[in-house]
Amino acid sequence: MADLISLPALPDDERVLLLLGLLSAQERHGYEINDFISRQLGCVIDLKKATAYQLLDRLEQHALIASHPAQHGARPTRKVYRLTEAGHAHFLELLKARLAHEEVLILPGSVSLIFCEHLPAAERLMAAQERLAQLEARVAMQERLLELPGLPQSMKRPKTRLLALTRADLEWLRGWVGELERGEVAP
Amino acid sequence: MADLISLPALPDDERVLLLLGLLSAQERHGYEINDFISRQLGCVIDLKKATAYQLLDRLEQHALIASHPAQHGARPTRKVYRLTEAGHAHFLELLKARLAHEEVLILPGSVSLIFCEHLPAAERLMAAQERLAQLEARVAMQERLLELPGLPQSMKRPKTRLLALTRADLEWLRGWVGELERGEVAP
DNA sequence: CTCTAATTGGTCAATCTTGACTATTCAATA
DNA sequence: TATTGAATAGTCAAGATTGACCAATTAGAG
Repeated sequence: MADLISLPALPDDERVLLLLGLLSAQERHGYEINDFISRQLGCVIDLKKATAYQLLDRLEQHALIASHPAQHGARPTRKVYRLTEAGHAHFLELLKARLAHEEVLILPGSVSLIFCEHLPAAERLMAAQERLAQLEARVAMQERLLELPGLPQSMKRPKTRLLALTRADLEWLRGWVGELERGEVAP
Repeated sequence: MADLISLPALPDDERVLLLLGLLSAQERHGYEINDFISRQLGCVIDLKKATAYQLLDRLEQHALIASHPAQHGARPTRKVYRLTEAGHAHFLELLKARLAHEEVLILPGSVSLIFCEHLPAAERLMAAQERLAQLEARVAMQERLLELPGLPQSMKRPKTRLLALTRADLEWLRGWVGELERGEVAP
C-alpha cells in the first residue's frame, strides 16, 4: 500500500550515512552533531548547519531516528535524537552500499587549467606559484592534523586518504609549474 | 549609484569561468555548450543542462555575454551567445583568481570509511574489494581517454591531474584492502 | 559589577539545482 | 513508407541549500 502522504524520498548519500553513523554510537542533539562535524569533519564532508537540521527533521519523518525534548539548565530546549531499529538497519545497508561504491572524483580548480593559456605567461606563472604555495601549506597542515594525538583509527582513515590525494595533487602541480618555469608551455 | 533593480550577484565559481571560457574562443548556442560539456568535460566539472541554461541567462543579464537569435533550418530558434568586452575582462580576472586559488578537496566516499567497523569483517572486505575493482577500472578508463588522439593540450591538463589523483586513491585503497585481507583491522 | 565576545540552539526566506517534461526534426530500419 | 530511436533546443516546478538572522546564556576582561 502506497503512503497516503508520501514523503520526498531520502537522498541516498553520504550525509544521511554520516548522521545515522554519528547517532549509532550515542544519542546526540542537533547542535552537538553540527559542532562535531565542523570541528572534526570539516575536511571530510561539506555539510552545513542548516542542511543538517533539515536532514534530521527528514530522517525523523522517515522514522529512522526518534527524538525527545530535553531541557538543559535555562537554555533553549534541545531535541535529542537516537537511532530507531529501522534507522539502524538502514544505516548498515547504506554503509555497505557506499563502502562498495567508488564515487567519481570531480576536482575543483580544473577549469582554470583548461583556459590558462589565455593569461600572459608572467601572470600565469605567478598564479600557478601562488597555488603551489597554498597547496604546500595545506599538505603540511594535513600532516600536522594527522599527528595530533587521540585521533581514533576510524577518523584517521579518511584523513590519510585525503592526505594521499592532496600529496598527489601537489606532485602534479609541481610538475606543471616546473614546465611553466622552463617555458615549455605555449604562450 | 546603486542599481535600482539589483540582480543577484553572480557566483564566483568555476561554472562561470567555464561558460565564459567556452565563449571566448567562439560564439556558441546553449545546446552546443551543453553538448560539449557532457561529451568532453564530464569528468572535469559537474554542470547540468538546466543549470547551464539558467547561468547563461544570468550572464546575459549581467551583460557579460550577449545573444542573438538564429534560425537554423526548420529547427527551434537558438540563442547564439558571444562574450562582451566586460565579459572578456571578467573572464581574465576570474581566470587569474581561480588559477591562483587552490580549492579544498572534499573526497566523496570518505564517510563510509569512518564507520566501516560497524560491518561484519566479511561484508566489509567484500565491499572494499568491490570498490577496489571499480577504482581499477576507472583508472584504466582514464588512461585510455588520455591516449585518445586529438586531445588538445589544454584539455589534457585537467585529465592528467585527475588521473594522478585517481591513481593515488587507488594506491591508498590497495593499502587499506591489504590490511583488511591480512586481518590487521579491529573487528 | 558591567560590558563584550563567544557559545548555544536553532529557523527561514531567497536562491540554486535538477529530474522530468515538451516538442520538433532527422536518420535508419523494416 | 510507416515506425522507431536519437538528436536538437530548451523549460519548469518541486525540492535542496545556505547566508543571514534571532535570542538567550555564559565566560572573561577591565
